[in-house]
Amino acid sequence: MKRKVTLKQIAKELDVSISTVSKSLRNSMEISEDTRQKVQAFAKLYNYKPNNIALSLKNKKTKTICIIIPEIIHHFFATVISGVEHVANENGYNVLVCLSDESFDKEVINMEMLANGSIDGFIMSLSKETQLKKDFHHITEVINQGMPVVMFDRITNEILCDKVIIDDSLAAFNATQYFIDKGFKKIALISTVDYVSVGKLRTEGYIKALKNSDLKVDENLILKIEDTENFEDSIANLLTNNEIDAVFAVNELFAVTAIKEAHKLGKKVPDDISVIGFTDGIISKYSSPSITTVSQNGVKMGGKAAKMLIERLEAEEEEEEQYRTEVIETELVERESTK
Amino acid sequence: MKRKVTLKQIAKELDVSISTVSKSLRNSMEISEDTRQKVQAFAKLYNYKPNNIALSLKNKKTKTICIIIPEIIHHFFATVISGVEHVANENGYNVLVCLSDESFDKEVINMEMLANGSIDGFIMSLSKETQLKKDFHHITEVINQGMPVVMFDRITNEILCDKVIIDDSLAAFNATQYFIDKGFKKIALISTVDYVSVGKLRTEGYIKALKNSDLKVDENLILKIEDTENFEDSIANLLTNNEIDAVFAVNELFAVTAIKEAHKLGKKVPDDISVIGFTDGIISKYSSPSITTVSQNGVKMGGKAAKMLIERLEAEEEEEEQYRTEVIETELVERESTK
DNA sequence: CTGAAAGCGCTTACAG
DNA sequence: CTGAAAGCGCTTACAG
Repeated sequence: MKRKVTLKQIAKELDVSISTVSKSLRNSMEISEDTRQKVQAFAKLYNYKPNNIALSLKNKKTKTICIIIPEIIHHFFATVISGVEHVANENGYNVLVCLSDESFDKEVINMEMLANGSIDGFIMSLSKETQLKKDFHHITEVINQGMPVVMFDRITNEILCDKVIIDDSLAAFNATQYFIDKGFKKIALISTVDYVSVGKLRTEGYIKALKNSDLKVDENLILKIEDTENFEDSIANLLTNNEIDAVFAVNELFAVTAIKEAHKLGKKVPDDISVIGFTDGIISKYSSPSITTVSQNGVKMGGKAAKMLIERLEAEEEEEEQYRTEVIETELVERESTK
Repeated sequence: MKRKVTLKQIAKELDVSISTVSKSLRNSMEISEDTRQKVQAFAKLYNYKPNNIALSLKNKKTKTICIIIPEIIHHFFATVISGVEHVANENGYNVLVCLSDESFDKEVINMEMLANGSIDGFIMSLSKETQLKKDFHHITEVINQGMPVVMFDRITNEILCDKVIIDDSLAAFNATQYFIDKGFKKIALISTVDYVSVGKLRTEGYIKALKNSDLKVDENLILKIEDTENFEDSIANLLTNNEIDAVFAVNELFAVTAIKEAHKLGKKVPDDISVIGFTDGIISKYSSPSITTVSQNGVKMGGKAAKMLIERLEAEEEEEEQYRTEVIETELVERESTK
């Protein structure tokens, strides 16, 4: 086992100073052609690579960014990571992935642990618990220390920073309008509880569309799901107890479950009930019938977030404090679950 | 904006030496109760946190491990990351995620870039291209430098290191046997090309099961898919040109596509054709009919891999060179696509 | 053209 | 009980 070779060792072997080796390897004009050649050849032979940690300490930057997400198993978040990765790599950055597991504490611990020099900046989507508590001190603190943060998807207006979002309300409005245009009157909504920012916004869009067309907003047709497990029964109830033409669900899981429950009740999708979901993931694509959905391009969101973060990192120190919010367009992908 | 406070600054403020501050914060008995109290109070007030990079340089370890995977969008790999994350976090490690995108070059670049002090060890699953080229020099090199590597899922026997796998051949054997026990004779296989290690092993298990029951191995019933796009037609052909009772697919995507194509051809699953997939992911669970599948617990595999890596990192330096290969059990999860 | 020195932020063996 | 010094691996302004 040959340990990593350092400048010091090379210097010793070649009987020159460490400075000379360092400068030679960086091709400094200060050093004679001759010495440079010699040092470079030797370094190559021993496969010298500078120690990243030493460089980080010296330069006060690590070329590493961290993305904190609630869950990696959600297809959407996986696509975001993918987008972040690619843009980061193109720019010579590495990506540290942290999972908050929807827990406030884990989010705080992760941020505090990494804010001490380990990384250059954060990209994050808030955990449910954080959104519920509305406690964002950990984020403010990091920003105050001069470390840039870019939020995406699950954001808060209480923090000033760069953000990447979709227009959740508008997307929901459009999906609902799509149903209205088809002549449906009994349009149900399956959403999350209101403290989840995107759930709330999507609910607003749905209501706005109904009102806009002078349709009655029937509270019985609005289901807000708290628990991510065992929500099948709630959905079955919704479908059983109401005459429903169409269902708009704020995520894939709710959409596919609505279809399954409808089938169990002997209702056909899309013949008896049309269904639109949210997030164009793997489920929407491969379920039978495949699901019409609001596509939310995670790769693009992640890429954009990474780009914004890196731009800020590489901007001339403390330039303007102009924070931007980028809105990624969504579109309705029509598949088999609507007609 | 208040910048991070350092030992130096605290020392200056309190008019003591840096050593005294450092020792006080580490609660060294060398320092008087009095001074310790004072320093600790001050540090707390200014929210001092030691700089991780400086510690890494000093300690020659970063408490960061890297996982290199071909693709994050595959549900299986996302679950592995999740498993790695949790075990790593419990042990105070962070996780850097790198994507090879199935490319040999990206795999090499990532490893070389990180092997210089940035991380303490690797967990990896080979890219397709690496498996095809059979060039593992980048991995050997890293191991020779004394950096531990744990391989999982897509591994190679040409590298000596810790490994976490499932018994792909046995799992495929069992799945095939399940069909045989039901009395099916015309059992098709949808696999990947042979250079993908797990595809090959699963194919072997399938063949073994057939031979074991004196069933003819019909090459026409074995489809090996190279391209991950546009394989629908190949599957449709397979189903059209042969009388098939059952299909064993080596991944979810092939399984769900087989079902879709069967339906298009007017064949019902499971009434006309039974289907078993591989990897118990989101597709298998939510497709209609839901898919009977060989479950391959990614969370467990990732957790195990992380555990092995961390144990090696924390073992008394160069202990025994005893490499272990852990086999994670699989099971057949019965759902609606078989009868 | 080459090298000694200082410094990034920390720890720790050693002196006093 | 406190502090100066050396060191982790590197870079760079400065001297010679």
